Amino acid sequence: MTDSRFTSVRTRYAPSPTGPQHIGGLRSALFGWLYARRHGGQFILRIEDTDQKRSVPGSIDMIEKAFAWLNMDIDEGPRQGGAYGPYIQSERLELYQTWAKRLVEAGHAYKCFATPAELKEMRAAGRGYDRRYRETGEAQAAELEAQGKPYVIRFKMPLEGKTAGDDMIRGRVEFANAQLQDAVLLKSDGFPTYHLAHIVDDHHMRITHITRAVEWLPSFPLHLRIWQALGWPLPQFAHLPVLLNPNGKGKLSKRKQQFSQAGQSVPVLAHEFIEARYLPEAVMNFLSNIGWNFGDNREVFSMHEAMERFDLRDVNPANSAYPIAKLDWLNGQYIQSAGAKRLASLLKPILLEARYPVDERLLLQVIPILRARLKKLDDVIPMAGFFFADWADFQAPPADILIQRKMDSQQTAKLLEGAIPVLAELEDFSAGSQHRAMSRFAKAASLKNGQVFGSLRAAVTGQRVSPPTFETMEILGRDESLRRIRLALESLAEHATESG
RNA sequence: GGCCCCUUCGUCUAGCGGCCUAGGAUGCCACCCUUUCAAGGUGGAGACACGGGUUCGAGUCCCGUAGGGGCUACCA
Repeated sequence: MTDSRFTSVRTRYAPSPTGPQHIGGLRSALFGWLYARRHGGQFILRIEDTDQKRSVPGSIDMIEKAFAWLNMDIDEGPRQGGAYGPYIQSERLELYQTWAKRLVEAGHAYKCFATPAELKEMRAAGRGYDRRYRETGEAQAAELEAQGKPYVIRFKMPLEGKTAGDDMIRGRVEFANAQLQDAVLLKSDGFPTYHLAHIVDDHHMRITHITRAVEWLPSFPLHLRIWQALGWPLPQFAHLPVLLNPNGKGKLSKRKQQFSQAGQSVPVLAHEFIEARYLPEAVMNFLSNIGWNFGDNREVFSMHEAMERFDLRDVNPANSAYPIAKLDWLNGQYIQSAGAKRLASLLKPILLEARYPVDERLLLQVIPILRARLKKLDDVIPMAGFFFADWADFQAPPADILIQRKMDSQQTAKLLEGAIPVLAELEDFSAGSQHRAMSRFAKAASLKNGQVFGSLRAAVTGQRVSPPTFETMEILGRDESLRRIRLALESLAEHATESG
């Protein structure tokens, strides 16, 4: 067992730069990151771009942007450098070639000259590669090489017996060697495969705990044998469960837009979370609750708190359906507990983008009555956009918004007309004062509070749903509130003419 | 097909042989609060996949079955 007092824990996230950063990868990264932080160790980002065909330009930027947004700090990586770089595999080709060569010299690997056509044939025949070059002598191999025949380097997997390894999450796992193939270590283009590259790098980068998705479990024995052949001390392994689609069917995919909740598509890519304006700390909290739990029946916690108790050994081995509905709830929790200033700075760009000029003092006034009503920051527009639009442009809502339950246009007009002088003569225009006055007014007019308050709400906000009416009027001020009520009266009059 | 991993409320999870007539969260429903919508409060419906063992005792250990996921590339 690794003792953090003596050995610095070093974990890494090693994605392939194949496009936008996926939330599943971020969750795997999160677990490695938390573990490193828990033990005061280092977290490394390494780019595994050994498949040139699949490399997508700009991927590294997207990955780094996602980490920065989530506030997952990276100790060593392509951008921050470090003592064990370079951190991009395509820049370390010589290293892999050296070790592949040594493996061949030591008899643990061999050159294989099988052509793609031959391989295809073997695969079609049922079995995989039949190890036809495993016993080819050095002399013959040299001859083929001299003829310019392309070759790969394959690992000599033991033909019989078993290979067992320990996984921090699932315990001991055992595999029959005969089941494994002689995997390719070095491709004919001189690039290594994942199997060779990650081991060479994890060793040279002093990685102590390899955290990776469960899909690597079947090749775990192969890797164990390669480590052994190289003669390097084994790190610990944790094969992490993966995220499944929300319906539990299949691995969470990038573009399954059919999985939507309440008509909205489910965010899967890092930039989608950013664009949807989720709070990064909510996303981190959300991710850490899948496959791991804080304990004490607590669902809401900071990463700082999580760092104090995270352990890879506590990770649930089962895959999880992507519980995206919980994210909205968590996001709402974080919005509610966010400081007014922070919320203001978060909301401001959203309002500006929607072309509402932002008066910061007004925004700060609105936040207390708005905060609990936001699940997502974007909700500010439909809920409270009217506060920030130019008041001079305010349009009275149509009659059907103004008229409350069990009322008609005439009664509504009468109600609003009657309310105007009461509000106008109020000594104190505070919400409380308005509330008391309007309650008395409703009673005197034999109306329900809801009918009076609702009509006023619609008149003043133009909406059926809004922050509390009187608080809203207090912020708008008496003059503006009364002006809007009069505008509503005009709208009602037009309605009466049209239908009369 | 072969091999590997997994299996508690719809979903995320607690549970590491007796504390479980299975706890929390989310979602859903109801009620309370209430001027709308939220938030908040209270309550409700809702799970140990199945079958065998082991044990005085099993959600917890073992085996099998079923279901799910993955691997089986000169992709990672």
